[in-house]
Amino acid sequence: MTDTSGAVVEALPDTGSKRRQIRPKAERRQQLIDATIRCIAQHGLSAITMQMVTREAGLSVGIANLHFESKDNLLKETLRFVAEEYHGGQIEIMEGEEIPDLGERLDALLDFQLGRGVTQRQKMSVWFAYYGEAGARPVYQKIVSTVDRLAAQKLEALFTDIIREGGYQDVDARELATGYSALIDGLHLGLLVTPRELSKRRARTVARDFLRRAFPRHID
Amino acid sequence: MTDTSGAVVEALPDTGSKRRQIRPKAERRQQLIDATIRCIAQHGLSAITMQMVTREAGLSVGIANLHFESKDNLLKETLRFVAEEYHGGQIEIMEGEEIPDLGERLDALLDFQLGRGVTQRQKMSVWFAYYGEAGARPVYQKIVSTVDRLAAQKLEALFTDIIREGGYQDVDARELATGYSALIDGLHLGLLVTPRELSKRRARTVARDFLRRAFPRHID
DNA sequence: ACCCAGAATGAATGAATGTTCATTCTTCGT
DNA sequence: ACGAAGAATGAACATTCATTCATTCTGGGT
Repeated sequence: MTDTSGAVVEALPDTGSKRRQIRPKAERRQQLIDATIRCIAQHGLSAITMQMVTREAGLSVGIANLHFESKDNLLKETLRFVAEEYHGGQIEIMEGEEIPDLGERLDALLDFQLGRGVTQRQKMSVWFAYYGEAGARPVYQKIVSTVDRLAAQKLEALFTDIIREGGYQDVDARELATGYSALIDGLHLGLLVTPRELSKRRARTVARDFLRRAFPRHID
Repeated sequence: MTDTSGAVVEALPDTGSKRRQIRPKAERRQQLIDATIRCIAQHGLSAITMQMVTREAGLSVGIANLHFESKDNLLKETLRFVAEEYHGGQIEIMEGEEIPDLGERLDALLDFQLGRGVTQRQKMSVWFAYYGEAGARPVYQKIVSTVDRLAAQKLEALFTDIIREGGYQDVDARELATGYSALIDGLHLGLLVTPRELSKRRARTVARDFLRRAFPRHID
């Protein structure tokens, strides 16, 4: 506990160090948002406290109200961050010209949506924690639908391109996009709530088969 | 406020009446569970209080701890009720011999899953409120997966029958059942979080098209 | 008509939580 | 070296909530 040496302090972001550090506002905000994400994933949205979050961030209780004006606001900003990160990642892949082949682009999207490790599970927890409250809190609905609408448009555009390229008949891009998005959301739920019944591997297969049934000449 | 007449009191289940009524334990339990559902739908799981629930039920605060031993337990029992009601309804349709035609049975299932009115929206809210906490609370996971597993098996069995009857090739019942369940969950989420973007009508169309792509000779 | 088992009540209690702010401490420009 | 701007701290405060339990009330059985 004693800090006898002048050794590197605060080298690791979270380990408890004694020395008080002054950092720019933006950095502290992110630090608190990250801590909030970890806390929600571990304890749930309804059990979260400011003490919990600030301790997780390795900071004092007062700082949360310094950078965010209230707990409510911290939670709101955390949702905004997660939503933008998730949907932003998708959009980047969908409109990215780095992958010219449309079938490969679809695969990259799927990788992003169902891939990753433990981190992804944390994000999923947060995601659904807010979804659960969304029915009662219009603010959450608004934050999610804003980014959601844009991602849905991009997905529809990608599907339209694929339909044109493949000459698929009897397939409506908008409707298929709705279905695909819902399927991914549902698979995330399954991975979160019943991980025993649904492996990440199987979730990928299910999603891939959905796409293959619609775009057989682009997948597999 | 004054109860001057000896008029019918407690005729309506919820309207505020003065007179104290003694009712069997089972009835009070259900009354409290129903009130909990309405409260969660309206205020969210993290904002719920015992005062809120008991007032909604038209009872005193002490009674919740009389019939359920704690708030935690009331919430647990409420989840169990919703889960059993939802999955039980599905199972009844799936294994019901009242509808001999398998295609029609699928349609009935779809009606149950995406039909109904305001009540259904209330149940959805509750459903996802718990899902949101499930990542952090193994108890919730356990309650859901117990009933979920049975429903999944029944769905797989129904799909197996349909595949046999229709002679469909290249379709795996288990995988398709996973996909369909996830799709329905995802559509529920969409209806809850972004009702503006996804109408109930469109959700039905999307789900129906998923089934039609797999079982063209049974749907439409 | 009366009684009592136990259902129902709600004021009281203690624990927990969000927020504040007087004070302390860092850092950076001069 | 120094001073000021403002970042960080955490004890204190007011509030809110779950839970308890002494008391009241009800209805069925006798």
